Amino acid sequence: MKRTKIVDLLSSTEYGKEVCVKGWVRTRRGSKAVNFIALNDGSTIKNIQVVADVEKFDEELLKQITTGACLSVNGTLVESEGAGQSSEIQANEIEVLCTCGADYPMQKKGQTFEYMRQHAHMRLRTNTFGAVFRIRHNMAMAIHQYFHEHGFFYFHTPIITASDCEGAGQMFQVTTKNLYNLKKDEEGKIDYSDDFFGKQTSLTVSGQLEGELAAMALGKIYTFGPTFRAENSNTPRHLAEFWMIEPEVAFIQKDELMDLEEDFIKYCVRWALEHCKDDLEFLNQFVDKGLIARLESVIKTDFVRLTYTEGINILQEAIKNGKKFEFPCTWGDDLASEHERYLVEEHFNKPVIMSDYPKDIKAFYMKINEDDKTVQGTDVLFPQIGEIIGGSVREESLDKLNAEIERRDIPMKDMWWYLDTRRFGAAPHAGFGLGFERLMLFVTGMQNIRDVIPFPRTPKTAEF
RNA sequence: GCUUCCUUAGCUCAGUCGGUUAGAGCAUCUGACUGUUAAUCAGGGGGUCCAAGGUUCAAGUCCUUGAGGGAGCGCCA
Repeated sequence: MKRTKIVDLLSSTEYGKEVCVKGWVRTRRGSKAVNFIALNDGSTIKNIQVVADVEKFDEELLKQITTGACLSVNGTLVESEGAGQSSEIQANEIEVLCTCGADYPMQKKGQTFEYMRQHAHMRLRTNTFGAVFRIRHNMAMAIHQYFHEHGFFYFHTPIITASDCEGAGQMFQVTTKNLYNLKKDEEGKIDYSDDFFGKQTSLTVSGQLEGELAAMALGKIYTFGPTFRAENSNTPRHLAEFWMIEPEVAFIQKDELMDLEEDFIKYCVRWALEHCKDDLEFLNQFVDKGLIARLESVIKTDFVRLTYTEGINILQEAIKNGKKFEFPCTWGDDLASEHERYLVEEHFNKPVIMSDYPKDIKAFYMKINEDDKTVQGTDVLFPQIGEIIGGSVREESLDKLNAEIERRDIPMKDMWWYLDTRRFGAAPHAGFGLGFERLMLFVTGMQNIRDVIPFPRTPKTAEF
């Protein structure tokens, strides 16, 4: 008999129909006459209850049905006599496809996220991680759908690269060389001429620069792929391998960029509320009691738009009124997370898009304002998460870009192709980068970024 | 990278001021129970107290070093 998914059975009212379900046991409750098996197949967070009359089944078979075991059940879909569910399956045949011993690491209650992280290959079977990864899939779909609907083309930028973008971070090197016997030149520097690519290469830290090339041809593009940072960041918001979304758009200005950032995030959050109701309700109950209310409030409120200078003024006013910060904040300093948190969580209590930062704390490619002091960066700051989006209008003038590269002493010898965009038909353009897992943190209410990616890579950890 | 906290049964934890044989709930095993909802009830088994060294008559408890993990900060997405 063909298997029916549990998500479909639970919405069916074809009582009396013979069905086949396959899945993993969550719990079995026994009594003298009847056993109740909660079965889950991952198609939904909800289980289906399988009812097994004790007289119909061998005792040894029923004993094998422990938490985690894999079953195939043929039975009749019936209206439930119990209170907890409307329908259930009266079992006629039960086959144990694979038993699951008592040393199964996922038990039916009370494990910490730290414990489950060490068993990441099995944590996928829990309610929480099932919910998280169904939502992760849905967010990926929402992202593609949003950009597709709005005329963006999905553009694939390389994973292996010979440029280091904005110096965005430490990079993982890619080589086929024998690391125990490196060929070096007269100055003792490594000679890459006999390496696979004939030059030093690394895993990408951003697809933005290639994305800009594409925007200069296709108009509106986005990237969505893995990104790597070799920084020794030990926090609940950083990964060495994460997924980033980077749209890049020709012919837009700062206000339109901020509109795009806000509209895009709201679309994703709305998608989650519409498509992941059961999973969100579970997370709202067991992980973060304020989750659904927070998601609903984000799609209803207009994000605050303020400049860096206005933000500094608010912070200095707060200090004048007795607010204490660990770090100073005078004009020109980068904001520490305590400052961002004050603005987003205390002063405004809603998402903030901050723009026009001092040029020295931002990347070389950002468009310089007429004051020659600030650049058109537009970062979206979220409660709990901090910076969820980093965006900017790009400097399209070759002269200004070159001046900035020179001023910062940035090595551009492998980046001639990037500068060519400014030589041949340059267009005003803008874009942003969004860390996919940061979006996941916000949408799921999870606290640690290692729990919203299936197999996290962090310093000293590359298990599974 | 800096600061700080944690590590006791398969899991979640308690363990007082350093003092007898290290405890509980869940899981597992045995039994009871006529439909349960993380079922319930009775009973049994289960410990290298993270590792090494030290202080002490006596260390799960105090000290040193190390390993693993969490949180805060920095860097950032």
